[in-house]
Amino acid sequence: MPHDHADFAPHDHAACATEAMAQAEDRLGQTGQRLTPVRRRTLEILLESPRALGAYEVLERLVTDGYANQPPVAYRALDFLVDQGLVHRIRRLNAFAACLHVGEAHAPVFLICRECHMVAEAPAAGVASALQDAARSLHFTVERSTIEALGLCPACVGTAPHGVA
Amino acid sequence: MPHDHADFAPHDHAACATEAMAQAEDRLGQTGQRLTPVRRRTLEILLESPRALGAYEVLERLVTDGYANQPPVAYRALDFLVDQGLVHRIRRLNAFAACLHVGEAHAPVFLICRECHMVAEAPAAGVASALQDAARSLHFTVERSTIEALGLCPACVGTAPHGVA
DNA sequence: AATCTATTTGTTATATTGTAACGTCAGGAT
DNA sequence: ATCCTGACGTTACAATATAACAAATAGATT
Repeated sequence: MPHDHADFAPHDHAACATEAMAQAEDRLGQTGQRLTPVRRRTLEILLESPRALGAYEVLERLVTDGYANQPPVAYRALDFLVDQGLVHRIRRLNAFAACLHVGEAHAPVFLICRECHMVAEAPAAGVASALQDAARSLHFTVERSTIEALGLCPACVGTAPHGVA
Repeated sequence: MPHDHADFAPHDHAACATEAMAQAEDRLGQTGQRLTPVRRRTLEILLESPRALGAYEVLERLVTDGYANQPPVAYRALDFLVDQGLVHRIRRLNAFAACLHVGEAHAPVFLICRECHMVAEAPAAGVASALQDAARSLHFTVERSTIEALGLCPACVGTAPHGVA
């Protein structure tokens, strides 16, 4: 099963998830943060998923692993992972996706297909620096940014009607 | 009362609101869309506000004008105005702000101060084009984008502790 | 090992944000 | 006059997110 956060071309999902998990452990080890079982499982769930998942979707899956069916279970793990830069929150979808570029410069751009709902995490150096420039001209200090584009992925651009949802 | 969508420097609020309203009418006249009383009032409310407002905050104000206290009243007007490009939705805040640059090329950048919660609508040509470039390299067609930065505005950058909320 | 402390988790309850669905009404076209 | 469309009123509910506090646990300290 391919997944699609990195770009719209399928790639080796298992390898990529394994590597992301290893990077996560690395990163947490350095800062002294703990990758507890719920947190680890939450990250796995996101890595396994072909699409971004809502908090309640993550929760459903955690429940099948024996965790309580209570929103804070999912939200706490997700918030932690987001804080650590291991997971991204995709606001347009009220959803979360594992970060596939842990450690790289972080102001990722998300490309969201309105037809098939795939999400790609695109390289964004240029966008981030343009944003910095725009902010600097107003003397604004950027700490975090959310950059999301809604549109059509290569697969859907031919088949979809136009107009935006 | 200054407001702050345009940038962090205060400016003539009333004049700016009046002009924005005139632009809105223009624009709607051209496309045959109707600026009904609720819609007009909703836009006014946002133009009058010094900060972005949540849908339920807009609703509260509409209620004092005699409208029913029902979410769809606000959401319908807001969704309409967003579709017309007269209002922007700020996802990080689950809030809405009147557009102050109606008609200009539209992929506005929002700078959100985490201390004082002011929101500035910044010029964004560079950011938008960088985003287009990034998307094009993945053969993705951008239809709409959300570009938001969280950080500190000039007034708060000196006084605020660091760390992100 | 026992204790202390800070972090994490379990749990209950509730707040906030957003929609579906359906009937009614007003305005313009035929 | 009738029909049609888009807007509005209204009820109900769905989906998303957080507050608050008690219990447990890990790691540090003695």
